[in-house]
Amino acid sequence: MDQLLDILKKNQLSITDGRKKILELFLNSPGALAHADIEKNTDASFDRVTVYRTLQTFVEKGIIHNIPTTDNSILYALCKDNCEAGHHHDNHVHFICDVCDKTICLDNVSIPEVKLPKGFKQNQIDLVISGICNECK
Amino acid sequence: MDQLLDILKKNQLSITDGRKKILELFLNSPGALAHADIEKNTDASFDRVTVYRTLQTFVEKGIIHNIPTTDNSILYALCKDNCEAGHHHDNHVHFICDVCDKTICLDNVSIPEVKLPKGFKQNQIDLVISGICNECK
DNA sequence: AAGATATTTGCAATAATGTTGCAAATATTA
DNA sequence: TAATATTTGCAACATTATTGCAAATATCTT
Repeated sequence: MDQLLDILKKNQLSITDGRKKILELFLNSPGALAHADIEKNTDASFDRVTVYRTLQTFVEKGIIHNIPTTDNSILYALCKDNCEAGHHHDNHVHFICDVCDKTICLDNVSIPEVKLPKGFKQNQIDLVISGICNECK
Repeated sequence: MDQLLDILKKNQLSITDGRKKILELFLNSPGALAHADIEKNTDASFDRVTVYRTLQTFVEKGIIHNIPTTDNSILYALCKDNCEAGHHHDNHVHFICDVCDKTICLDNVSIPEVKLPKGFKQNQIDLVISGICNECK
């Protein structure tokens, strides 16, 4: 609970019920969350628009980051430590389980360096692996 | 043109104008295409629904695969050679240019192996890098 | 080559998802 | 506690995706 307020204060965000509740969800979730998950887990006690705006704010502040997906959904997950506002540098692998459909941040697995052909300049890198997670097998 | 019909026949698909046109787009494109790109490049001569269904069919047959993105778009790209129906194993890096917004398959850049924590089993792997491409810089 | 059969397409309706402006409600500041 | 700034929820709208069904088109059979 302390951690919650800490994060919000550090990022100069007003403390509101919505932000507290949504951030709490992320802190308690082992994997990534979609907009729909959040609406479900808050019993629709917040307006859709509020959820959208909260997520957007969190991304801008570097509290959460979004994860690439192959369908048209957007997944968000908590940033570990060193993301500053506007500057994400998550460097870990994301894992999507084909069975339970959860997305997990493998914080300990870092993305290897890749040599690009000349002329290409790298900015962001995302590595997504799908398969079977440690709980489903 | 031959190649076109070949691909469709090999996959036991009826030869229709829509499928020919859309497949042709992929064959002539250096990178990936979004649904919107396809509608634009066909002058809306096909119904949105037809485009959706054609893309879906192509994915199912292993003719194209989709590429993970961090926004809520779906990108499709041609599978090289060895994708069978229902079994994609593209192993190359995808590059999205922040300037021209094009997605390019870097067929020559392969994805390095990644060691997953125990209990995790890898199926598909996707590496997406964004930055500036060789034409924009 | 022409009819019979199977597949695909386009339309219409519907659902799901995301965005914007603005007034009311809530949080922060002094 | 009042003044100010921020956030929320509503309503309306925009975009994107899905489904059923009849008409159109492709394939198969003879």
